[in-house]
Amino acid sequence: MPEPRKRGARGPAPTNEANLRDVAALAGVSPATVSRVLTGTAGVRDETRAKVREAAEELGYVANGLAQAMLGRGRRPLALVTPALHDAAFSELASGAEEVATHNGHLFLMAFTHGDVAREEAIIATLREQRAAGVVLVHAGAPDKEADQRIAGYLHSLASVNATLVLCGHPYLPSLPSVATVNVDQIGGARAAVIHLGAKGHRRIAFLGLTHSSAANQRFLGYSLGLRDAGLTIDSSLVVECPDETVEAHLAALLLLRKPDPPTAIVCFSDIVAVGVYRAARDFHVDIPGQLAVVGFDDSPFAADLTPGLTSIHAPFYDMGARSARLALRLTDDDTHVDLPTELVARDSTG
Amino acid sequence: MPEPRKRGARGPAPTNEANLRDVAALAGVSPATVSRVLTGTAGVRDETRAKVREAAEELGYVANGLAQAMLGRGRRPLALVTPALHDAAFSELASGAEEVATHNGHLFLMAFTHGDVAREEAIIATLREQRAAGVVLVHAGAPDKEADQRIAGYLHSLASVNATLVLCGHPYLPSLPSVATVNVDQIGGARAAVIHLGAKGHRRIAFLGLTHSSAANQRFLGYSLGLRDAGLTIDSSLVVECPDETVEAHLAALLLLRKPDPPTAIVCFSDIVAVGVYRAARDFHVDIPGQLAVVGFDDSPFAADLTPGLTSIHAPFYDMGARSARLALRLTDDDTHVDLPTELVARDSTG
DNA sequence: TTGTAGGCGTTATCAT
DNA sequence: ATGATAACGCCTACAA
Repeated sequence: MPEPRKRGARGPAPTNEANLRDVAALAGVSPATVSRVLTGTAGVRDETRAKVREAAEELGYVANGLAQAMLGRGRRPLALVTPALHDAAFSELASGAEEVATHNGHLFLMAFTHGDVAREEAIIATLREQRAAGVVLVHAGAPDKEADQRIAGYLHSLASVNATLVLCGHPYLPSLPSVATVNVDQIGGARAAVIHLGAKGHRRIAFLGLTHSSAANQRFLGYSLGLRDAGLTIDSSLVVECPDETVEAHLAALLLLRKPDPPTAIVCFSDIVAVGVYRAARDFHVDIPGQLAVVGFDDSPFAADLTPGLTSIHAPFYDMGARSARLALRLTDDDTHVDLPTELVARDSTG
Repeated sequence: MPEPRKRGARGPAPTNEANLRDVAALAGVSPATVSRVLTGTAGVRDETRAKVREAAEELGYVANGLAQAMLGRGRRPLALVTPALHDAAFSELASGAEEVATHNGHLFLMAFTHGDVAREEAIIATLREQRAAGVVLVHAGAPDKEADQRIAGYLHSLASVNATLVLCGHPYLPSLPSVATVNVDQIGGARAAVIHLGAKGHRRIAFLGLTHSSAANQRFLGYSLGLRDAGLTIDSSLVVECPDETVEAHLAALLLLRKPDPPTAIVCFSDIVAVGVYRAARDFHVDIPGQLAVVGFDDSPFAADLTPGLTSIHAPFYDMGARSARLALRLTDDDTHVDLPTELVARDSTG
């Protein structure tokens, strides 16, 4: 008579890895005791403890973190969602976030949107399913109604699985006061750049780079305010938009320098853009800073080593990442709307 | 008569999030049916399907990815373990790995060792518990017996939970033929650098930078081979070790240039080191390339924009990350020992 | 100090 | 086409 098919042959196939029960069987104790030994809960007799340890060792037992996570035990991961990593600033930001996550026993997830909204949404959905503890979103899109609504959607959907959303590099969002924001004072930085140039006597100060992303909006606003401070007005012919890439910035800068009445100074969206300006200046044998002053943004590691050294706005990106992570993981009660200071680092490109 | 305490009041507190049963209850069907609708398995009547969808929507139901993962369903994450992110090369590598992971529906985990062995071990242990699908390890330590044993240990422990280990930036490991390795031809790159310099008539060619990491070993070996190719021999006074940081490289380069019989060319471990050499040359008013030729490694984005443009060894780091990820996720049957080509990019720093 | 017995949320099998 | 149910690996309230 064939043995009747084991009654409980349903559900998923069992894995081949050793589990708690296997360890218990080998040690001759109950699974509960093994659990107690491994988690360090309650009192277990030393002798028993040793037996269990030995059995676990022998079987090469590894606790299944997924099962633990499902029980609410185990730490949920922190996720950083960012356009890309093509910039030293993002790397530092990521480093800061990773440090906080790892140091507190969380896994660190990373995902790139490449500026694609659909991708961003897909990522958030996945993170929701995976029950991330928190999401740090470096949102780079244009800050319009639509974007605000999208963010509101993220906030809701993440909240529904008890995950925190932190907006990084984004200014305080009046329409969404409950979203934590961590930013650096990009407005103040760009403003300081213009004031710095104004003090050197420049009156035709251009702005080159992105103008329609969240960061760009702030930097452009700072530029405008700085002009006002310096007693100047915006000349729209001196505001040129280009992507945040050296090659494109180079082309745009050529146009700017070829104008009949070219600027004597350029405030760049980023150091990457500033490098494009350097290239254009070299093409036309325009002397920096003699005929053209240049200010970058981000104070990349290489800024000091360009010729001439690039004046740039330094911002604490590592800190920004770290503080975002702390907020996302609810490790802090600090203000949920952080604005870190930026600082102008004057070098030779502004004389 | 007080209702008897619910029998099954044990275990963890129930969560407040809607689960499959809630959806089933609201839709008036069984949990199994809900599962079928959501996973798209088997046939479900359109009417029922609609009811379920509606109920799920209304409750804001989000599948619990952890529970799915526990059943062997759902995709396990890919992890990149790397010393840090302080270098454009690592960022590219990470981008490549992330792209492959995300594109194939895997989460992308990242963790930094900061060159600390204990941390590396802790990270691997965690990844094991979390049942990562694969681990791409950028191992930066010295390649000695001890390191090989550590890696063997990782391989075993990861294999025990069915996870793949891929060594990235590491040459083929004869003692561990079963570990997949993805590398760029660092030896050939450094060798080409020396040959390039030799062809320009240089005979006193120094090496500056790390010499005891995995990458350094290869680059130094390439340097040695290149000298031989050029009919030269190693002068140990021209081999100076320093960390992979511009500040330290600057100091080390000063020593090198102050020698009574200084080198006429320096092969640097990295572009970061090369920048240190530039600084030292400026300090001493040594002309590059007139009095000193310099070659970097990695071909960082800024290399072309230094003055003079820095000759450097270009390596396909994005590709390296992507291929590592593919191997780690077992998406490919390609050779498990990949060696990608490098290329010398000649600029003004070598005349 | 240790064992017993659910139950976390999901999916697969069997039965209807 | 749908429902009932066991099972994944773990943890903990309760009983002994």
